[in-house]
Amino acid sequence: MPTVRTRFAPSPTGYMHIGGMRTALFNWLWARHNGGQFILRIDDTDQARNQEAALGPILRAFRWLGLTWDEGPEVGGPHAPYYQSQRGELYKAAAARLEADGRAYRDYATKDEIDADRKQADREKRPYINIRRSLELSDSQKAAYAAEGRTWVLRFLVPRDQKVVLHDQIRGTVEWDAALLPDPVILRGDGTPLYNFATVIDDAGMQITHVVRAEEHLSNTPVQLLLHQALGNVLPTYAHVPYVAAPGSKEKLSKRKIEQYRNNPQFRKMFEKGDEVFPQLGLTGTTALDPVMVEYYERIGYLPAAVLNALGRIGWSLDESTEIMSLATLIENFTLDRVVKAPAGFDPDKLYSFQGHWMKELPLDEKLAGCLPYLVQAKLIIEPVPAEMRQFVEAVIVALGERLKVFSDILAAAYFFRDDYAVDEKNFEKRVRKTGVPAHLAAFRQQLASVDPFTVPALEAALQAYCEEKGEQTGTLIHALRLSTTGQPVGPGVYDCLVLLGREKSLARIDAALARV
RNA sequence: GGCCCCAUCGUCUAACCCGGUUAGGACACAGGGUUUUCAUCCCUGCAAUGCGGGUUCAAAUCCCGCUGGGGUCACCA
Repeated sequence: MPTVRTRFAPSPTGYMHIGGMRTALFNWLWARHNGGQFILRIDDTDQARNQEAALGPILRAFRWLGLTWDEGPEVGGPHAPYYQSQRGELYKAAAARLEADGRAYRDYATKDEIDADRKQADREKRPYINIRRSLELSDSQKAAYAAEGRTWVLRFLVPRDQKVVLHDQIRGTVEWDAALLPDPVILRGDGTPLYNFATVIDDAGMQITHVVRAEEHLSNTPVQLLLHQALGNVLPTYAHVPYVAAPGSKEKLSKRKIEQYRNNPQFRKMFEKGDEVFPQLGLTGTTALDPVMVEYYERIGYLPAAVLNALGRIGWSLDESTEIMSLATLIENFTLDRVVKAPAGFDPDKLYSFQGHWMKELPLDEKLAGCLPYLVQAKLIIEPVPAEMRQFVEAVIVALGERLKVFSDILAAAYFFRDDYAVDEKNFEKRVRKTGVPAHLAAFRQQLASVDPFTVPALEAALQAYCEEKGEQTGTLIHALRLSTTGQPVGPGVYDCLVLLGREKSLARIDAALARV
């Protein structure tokens, strides 16, 4: 058995699609599971755009998730270059070989001609295939075309007398009638290759053993199989995984439909989180992040472990009950035969639940390291962060406990870092501006001034003693205290809040709250 | 429309290959308990084999048809 080699071949689009990431993960997992290699190859046969900028976010996503590539951009490898735009000679040579063998032909047909043929086929309700008029051309006609500078494309001559059979690792045996396949263009008028052709050359040249890709490529497969056959290549094993669908649907998750997704009930919360967080980070306008992009989750403060776990469970399962899986568990157990055939909807709720789990597992120092950049970027603290501030942030994180689901949740505790924090007016009305409450608050405030030490147990004892003496519910004061010192109806334990704020600031905030009653 | 793929709770899935389970788990949702907030945690509940034939003692499971959903039909990838 040769070493397993898989590849992921993104086109530099300027962002990494979450569905594409899942496909990449499956490739990566299969390679790692077998101790093989994972290759990153850039499909930029069509690009005239700024490649560096468009590729950056894609590599960033792989790095963020920790999916290393053995060969590809930046790391090179024995089959370099890994950019299709730099492999032109290889394609031209292969194309020339096909042409010499009579397996490809120069097609002089114009766009209009082909369009007309297509319409005609449509009218006659028969499938369109090329009429191949160029094959009939005499040498003098060809010479005449050449003289007038007429361009041609190179088409693969589909052998129409056979059936193409694919033994797909996931879908089983799929069969096509080659007689129904149009002759694909393999070289454009300018001599550059098309995806379908370049892929075949590269998969063979880079000795890819397993082509694991999304099922939308299934219909490209017969042509690729024929091309491999014509070139005398050893066939790779194919595995077409289902595409990732929009939440709650069977439709392919697509960036073009992003505006529709805002109204998707399962997606809505994810959009809202971004709307809430990104402005605070100064990430607006041109950055245009959305939940189809991997970067969206990174920026909100999701953990790679959570995203990986969620992606690994879309269309794949380990057994009848395992849900929580680390990357190591995924590597150990991943096999293609357990990939589900039906498309699966991306489930933001489930991702959030995985996130809760992995965040809970994260050591405190890593939580701190994850949260600090958010506070800095939101200008709640300044860099370099002094040691005392780091300690303070750490204490806030401890107080937040499992309320901190994603790193950006630290921003909800902004009131620990600034005095002009937002006040929830509705709850202030309900918990503070209420008969009898201001008086109790004022009275307890006096006790607060002398509670010593200013610690959670001491504060709790003081409050309980006060309430017992006055015959008041502790909840009354707890809520009033929380609203007046943090402005929020929810948050860490109120004694934790007071201690974190410190005596001085607590008293000042209570005074301010009393003043605005 | 042609070609191709797919079909179990609202969602992600297990069981299907090698027919016999009270059709299991998780998320979400609902209710209860703990925490005088919220989050966590614990318990309980809700909830599925698209339809029709066939094979068989027995079908989610095998076969056929239908219906439904989806993908793809470029000098895009």
